[in-house]
Amino acid sequence: MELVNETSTPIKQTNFIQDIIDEDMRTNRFDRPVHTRFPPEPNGYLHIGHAKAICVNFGTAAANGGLCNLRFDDTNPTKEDEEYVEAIMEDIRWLGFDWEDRLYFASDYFEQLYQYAVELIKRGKAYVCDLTPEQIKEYRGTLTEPGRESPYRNRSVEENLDLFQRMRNGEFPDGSRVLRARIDMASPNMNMRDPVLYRIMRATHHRTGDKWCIYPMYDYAHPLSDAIEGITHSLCSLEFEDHRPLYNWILEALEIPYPPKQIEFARLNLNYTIASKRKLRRLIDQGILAGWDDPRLVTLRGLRRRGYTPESIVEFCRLVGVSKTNSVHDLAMLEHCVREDLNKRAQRVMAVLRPLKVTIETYPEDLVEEFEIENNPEDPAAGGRKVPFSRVVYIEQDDFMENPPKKFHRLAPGREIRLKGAYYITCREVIKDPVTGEVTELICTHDPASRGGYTSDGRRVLGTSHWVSAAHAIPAEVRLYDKLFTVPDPDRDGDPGAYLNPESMVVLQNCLVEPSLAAAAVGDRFQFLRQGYFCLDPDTTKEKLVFNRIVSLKDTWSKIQKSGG
RNA sequence: UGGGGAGUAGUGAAAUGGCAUCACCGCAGACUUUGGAUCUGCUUUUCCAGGUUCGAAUCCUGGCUCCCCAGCCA
Repeated sequence: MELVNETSTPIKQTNFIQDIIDEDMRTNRFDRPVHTRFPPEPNGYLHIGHAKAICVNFGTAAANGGLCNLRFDDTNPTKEDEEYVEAIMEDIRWLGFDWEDRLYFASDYFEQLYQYAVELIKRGKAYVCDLTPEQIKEYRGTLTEPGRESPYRNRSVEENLDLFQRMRNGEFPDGSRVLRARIDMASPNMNMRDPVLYRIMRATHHRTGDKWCIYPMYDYAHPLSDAIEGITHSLCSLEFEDHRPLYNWILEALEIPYPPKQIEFARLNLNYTIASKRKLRRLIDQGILAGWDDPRLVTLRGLRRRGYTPESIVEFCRLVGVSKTNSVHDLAMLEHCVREDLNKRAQRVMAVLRPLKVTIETYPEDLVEEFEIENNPEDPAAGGRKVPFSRVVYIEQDDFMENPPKKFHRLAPGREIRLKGAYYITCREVIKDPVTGEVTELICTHDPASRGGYTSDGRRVLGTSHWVSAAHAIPAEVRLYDKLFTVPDPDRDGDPGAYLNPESMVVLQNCLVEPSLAAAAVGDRFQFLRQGYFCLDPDTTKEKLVFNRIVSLKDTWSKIQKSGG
């Protein structure tokens, strides 16, 4: 019998889009099942905001037994590139979505789109306009004043047909003429003031090469691309709300049967981040960011390299919901999602980020014991592993305090704590650098009766520390990532560079990790006990492991410290 | 000041005339061989003013605030 994977079972979410779909299905608005599309322009890398759009489009289709296409909206060759096509497909697959054989390009429809435009002209609904870009702008009017009609608005069908054909033939220079819809220059909706449908632009298209010198505009190509693919619900973001009358006008003017319906929802915004490609590119160019896959970025590539699981991102998108409210979500919610996911799945290991030497003087010099430690207390099936222990170990510098405050639960002079899975140790002597006064080593004793980390006398210890055996530990570099910006709205005055967090990446070179990590592969994720979740970075070499901190564990102690406790 | 949208807890999301609910965040406690996880509890919400109604987040009227639109970008 086949197991049903709950997470892969589409669950119908109640949101306003689903309500509309339910109503459309009830009234037989369409002659076909629900069909959506995700329509990226191949002009950049996908980010967390796109992930929401992907989840909404693929998710809505799946929840209704329908299909979702991947369509590249490539109608502007000056801004688009094949490089992004591949990258975008890779990112969508990584998120876990599958468009099967339904990969489309708006550019595949250029000929059909052209023929539709000819039809529009024949119906008197489009005309060739010779106004310059500046004049078009002038004639368009303003938000409060109506526009004026172009002097070319009433050309004959024959003349328009001839001119449009010659635009296609390349008889006119770039920008000299456009094809415009003949709608209403006095419309209060600027989009309806005879919008441009086609422009002359000699640019090599990444797919059609130099075949065309006229290219359709988004407002014209999109509704028709939807219609050609049989899309029922064309889901897009809020700023296209006042384009909807134009979307519908195009479909009506061409009498498209069962026309697709555009529905707008709020895009995903995250605090402490920026989405502006231009501003991010500047930070990359300045060398502040390592590239589009910098682990501090919320690009899908950045999140992937950081170590985020695709499942946690999809879950995040599910949790934020779908509505029409302009909103900014908490980064903490995203972090919650990846913690929740990794808590269930990530193997636990011990890693000491800032090592402090501990010599256990009562422990035999040449003895090495191996302790079996559980891999994941959340998942007994994950089993355990052997971790070697010896006379000299390293613990975290933060796990020792010479003069501990009341609530400090770890090692201090004279105190006994547990080394996870090994022994209780008691601090007998503190060795300091005679010059700096810095604590360089602790001399401890151990209780042989506490083997494995507990005693039969029921005695309690204050706390448990993680450790690595000096003789067995592997050196590693650990990159501690944090928020890229120090304020929730880094673009508040247009220059996010002014709010960079100087601690967004702290590189620790002298970390020591337990020997089992020698077998780790790039991309593997672990919980470093008591510290957080970490992912092996591609910068790893034979000589050196490099880990990225995905997210810290929730840390009650640091809160106590901050609050002055 | 034209048009299109949106206002529910700190952040988001439900409630479709009938007890304002959920998640995250925050706070407190229990438990803990991770100061993790888990469990328990708590604080904080319907933009405003009228009206309809036995009853309004929801319907009506008026106002306020915020977002988007004047690319041959998408």
